[in-house]
Parts: sequence; C-alpha cells; structure tokens
Amino acid sequence: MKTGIAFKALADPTRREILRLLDGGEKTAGQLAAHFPIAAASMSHHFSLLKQADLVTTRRDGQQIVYSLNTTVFQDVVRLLLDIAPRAARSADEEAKP
Amino acid sequence: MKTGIAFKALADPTRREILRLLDGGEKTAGQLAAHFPIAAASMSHHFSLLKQADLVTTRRDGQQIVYSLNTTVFQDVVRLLLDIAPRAARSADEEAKP
DNA sequence: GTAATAATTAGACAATTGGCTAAATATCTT
DNA sequence: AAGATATTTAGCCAATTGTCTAATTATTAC
Repeated sequence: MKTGIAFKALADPTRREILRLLDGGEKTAGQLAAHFPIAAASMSHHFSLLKQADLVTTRRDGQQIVYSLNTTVFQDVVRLLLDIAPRAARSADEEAKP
Repeated sequence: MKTGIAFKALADPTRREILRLLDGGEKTAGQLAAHFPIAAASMSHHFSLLKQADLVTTRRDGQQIVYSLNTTVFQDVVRLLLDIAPRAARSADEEAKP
C-alpha cells in the first residue's frame, strides 16, 4: 500500500481542503480549482498527487474530469494513523462517536 | 492549533516510526536513535519537528532527554483527519473497534 | 475543420527537506 | 576542574516541493 504517499498528500493544506470538498460529493477539476487562489496548472499537480496516493478517483464527463474521494483508501489512511499509536488513539476513538 | 505542522510531521516515515516507538512508552533520544541508521544529529532534527508539532514532550533526566508521545495532541490530529472527510471516515471508525 | 473551453504536461524557480559532519552545550564522574 | 557521555545547534548539500507561465491534449460547438 502507498501509505507514505498518502501521508505526504495530507501534508499540504490545499490538498486537505480538496479532500474536504470532495467529501461533500464529486466535483470537476474546475469546480475544485475555483475554491483556491492558485493557477489551474498548480491545482492539477495537486490532483496528480492525490491520485498517486489513490485518495481520489477520476472519470471523464465530456470536457471535464470529475474527481471523487476514494473513501476506501481514505479509511485505510485513518486506520494506519491509528496503528501508529493505538494507545494514544484509543481515547480519541472513544470520544469520536459518543 | 498547529495542525499543519502535525500533518507535515507525519509525512516522514522516520518520524512516524518514532511515534510508534513512543506509543510503547517514553524513551531517551539515544534509545530512539538506536533504532535508525541515521546520525544522531539528524534524529535530533526529527525530534525538533515532532516537538514543534507538539506531538511529543520532553523532560531531562540527568544527561538524557526523555521523549514521550503527547497523546492529547495525537488524538487531536486523528480527529482532524476524521474531520477532513467525516463521511468517508465514518465506516473506518465503525470498523476500528468492532 | 476551426475556434473555444477544460484540463494536463513541461520546464523554470525559490523555498523547504532530510541527510551529513563539526562544533557547542549540558550533565555526570572522577 | 578535566574528561567522558548525551544531545542539540550550525552550516552545508542534494533532492523534493509548491508555485508559476507557456505549450499540449481532449472534447465540444459552430
């Protein structure tokens, strides 16, 4: 699994925000880009990283590329984070859904 | 909160492993360093980052510096990750403790 | 098939990163 | 106070990162 890449992907605030937006439902590259004061090309670079990490999937819809959150892999990452420090995580876990 | 820094701290495999070791209990800088094929000074740099992110705390015990996992902040990070994609996280969460 | 729109790729740039060695600091032992 | 041990700080370097503009590819509309 591409764990390392996933953590790196999460290290950037823009990419975290992209994932946040995608959790609300799939969006086109353009729709996503509109949320940031960054050149489209730079956004594309972020998309590429997220894809490498398998955190998002894409499909083409005509002229547009539609991005979706890969929930499966996102879940894997959460689990891996919990694995790093199961003890510490335990109580966060408890509190997460009371 | 220093969220961004925490995610950056997690982006490096060496640092993730340090946290993993610390989840087993506090350890001195030397004990931690012994687990890696990296110069002590380089390890010190990693420690410094983890401290900046508040993921570890330190105390001096004679000649040694003892590192501990800051479970509180680690939990915060887990929560923040869950916040990025609550929908996606939900099922990971479910499965985490059956 | 030509022009317009959406997105990506290519190449350049400064800034950051992770590693190193050497030097500095802090503590303990004698 | 001098030497040994543990750790950190200071510089240095190559590799990676995040951004940009310009050029390219893919699709749609005329």
